[in-house]
Amino acid sequence: MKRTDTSDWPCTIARAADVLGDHWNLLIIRQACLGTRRFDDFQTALGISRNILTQRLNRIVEEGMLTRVTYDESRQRHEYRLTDKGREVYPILAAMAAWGDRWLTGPEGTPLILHHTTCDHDMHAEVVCSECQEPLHVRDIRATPGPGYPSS
Amino acid sequence: MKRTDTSDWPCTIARAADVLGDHWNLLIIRQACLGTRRFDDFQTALGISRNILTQRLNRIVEEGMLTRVTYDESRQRHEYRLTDKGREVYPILAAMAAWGDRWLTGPEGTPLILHHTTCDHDMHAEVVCSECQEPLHVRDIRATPGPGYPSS
DNA sequence: CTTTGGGGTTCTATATTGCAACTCAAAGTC
DNA sequence: GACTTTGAGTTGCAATATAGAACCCCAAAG
Repeated sequence: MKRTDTSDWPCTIARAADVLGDHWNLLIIRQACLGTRRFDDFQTALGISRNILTQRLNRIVEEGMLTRVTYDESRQRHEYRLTDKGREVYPILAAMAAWGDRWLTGPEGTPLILHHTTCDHDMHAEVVCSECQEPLHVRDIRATPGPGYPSS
Repeated sequence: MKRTDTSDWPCTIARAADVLGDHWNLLIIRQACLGTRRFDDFQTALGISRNILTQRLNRIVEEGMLTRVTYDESRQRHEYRLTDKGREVYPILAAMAAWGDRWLTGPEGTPLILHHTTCDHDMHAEVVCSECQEPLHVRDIRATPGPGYPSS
């Protein structure tokens, strides 16, 4: 059966999950953030099969997170570049990496160290409140219907 | 074909994506964050079919993000409660919600407003550097192999 | 003694994956 | 000029996953 489409639910998490709730999509965007741009490079880096990669790239391009840029007119070669929308997925990935480091790594430690060039420190991502800058916890949040909540 | 298992890749994003890169898992955890605890409540809130819900709950319990707590000995009734590991997924969801609000909502605006009770403001999540507290951008990050990177 | 609620399992028909092998065109190589 | 590479996909299956219903078990309530 077709996987349920949650892209129009009155919940931004559900909508985001519709695109990002697919491990290949996440990994393709991660890879793009690391600088990968070509079909074959994605394929070898991720070990994904080519037909699935084609599907996913098309979906991600459709969603406007990557753009196809032709770099060789005559042979119709193109590369995939992150758009702003795609680039802004990075914080989510960074938050996932921080969570993964905390809960999914053994005693051997992180496989990847992230270095923030602007402040020149090794770091991890932290998710904070936009207003008071304090780290977020579930119990401090109340969700209420906003303007975009369906009236029906 | 079986979906590729990325839980042992030398990349925390891939590992996290293995569990979180599934829209049902994400939505179940979101729902748990909103206070849902029982099978039927998850089922009606999400409209997920019961067999899939069973599978997913088992997986999430196995992963240690929810625990099964018996609340009625005699009838073997139990509820699903978030563990710390599960609770800490919330920041990721909040980051996804912030991204979704920015890129996936039309002119009607957010369906859900988040209110931070500790500072009493409506807010959205922001992902910042743990060291300098500045918002994160892909281009400011360098990733280098850490202690847990396989030597081979 | 039938109903209701909670929490699942089983059955079945589609969909989605993944792998491998094939295509097609230009470019390099002998 | 024939042969191999490279890039970027398609196509054809077989193995799984998904969704939706229908079904099951058990205890308490009416």
